[in-house]
Amino acid sequence: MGLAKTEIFTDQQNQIAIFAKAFGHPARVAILQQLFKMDACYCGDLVEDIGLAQPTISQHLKELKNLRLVRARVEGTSVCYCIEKENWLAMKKVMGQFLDQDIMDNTECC
Amino acid sequence: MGLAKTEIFTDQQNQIAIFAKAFGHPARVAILQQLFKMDACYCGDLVEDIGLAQPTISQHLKELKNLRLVRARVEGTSVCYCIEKENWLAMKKVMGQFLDQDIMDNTECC
DNA sequence: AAACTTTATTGTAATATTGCGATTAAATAA
DNA sequence: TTATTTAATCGCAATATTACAATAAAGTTT
Repeated sequence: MGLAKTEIFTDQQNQIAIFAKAFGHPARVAILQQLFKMDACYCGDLVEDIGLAQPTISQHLKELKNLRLVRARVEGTSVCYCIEKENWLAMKKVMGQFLDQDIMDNTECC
Repeated sequence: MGLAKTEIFTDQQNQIAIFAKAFGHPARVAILQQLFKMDACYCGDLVEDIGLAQPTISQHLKELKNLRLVRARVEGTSVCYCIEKENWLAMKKVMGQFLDQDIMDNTECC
């Protein structure tokens, strides 16, 4: 149905999936990398750097903003975007619990 | 178009997005957690534990298998699934380079 | 005010994803 | 051989995602 049955999963599992989904498109990966790399993080710069249309970049930025991975500051007619670092760290904690399962694990099944 | 323009991104960016997309559904998160936790990793057990229909679980397993995060071993009429640990580690390296950008970063933009 | 700049929003087309019933495939048991 | 068991595949319906042209919104410049 195109609709995930989130109600049968734990909050943690849904959290992980929500963050992972945000990174599941190369444009959003590129935006975040650019925001980490540069301090010239105007929307227009991102449009130029990445090479997708302005509405497309705006849409991707909106998703990242909704997840609070990114913050926007209006500056005249421009908008300056940057990483919201506290939430980036919180996200890393959640993802780390998932990705580092192997450290806890010592079973040998197949 | 529902189709990502992968050709304008780097291989690394696309790799990150491909792995992240695999974790972008709570069922796949749950499957991987279960495989780490248990050694009873038969497909039927996963169907019971997770509570989605058998074809749905099979489909999610297929995606994880295609990414080589999971391996299948046929055992009679059953199929035993488990984490493919070398590739899990390789995935972690790729994702780590992305998630740990903040460590390298010291800009203060907004 | 009028023109301009920059970004967000709207609307839409194309494609992808999710979920599952029905069926098939393949091995085992009777 | 004929059930039976287990999992994969097919086909479909519902929903989500991606991309962008057109437009709106909001500030700036002239």
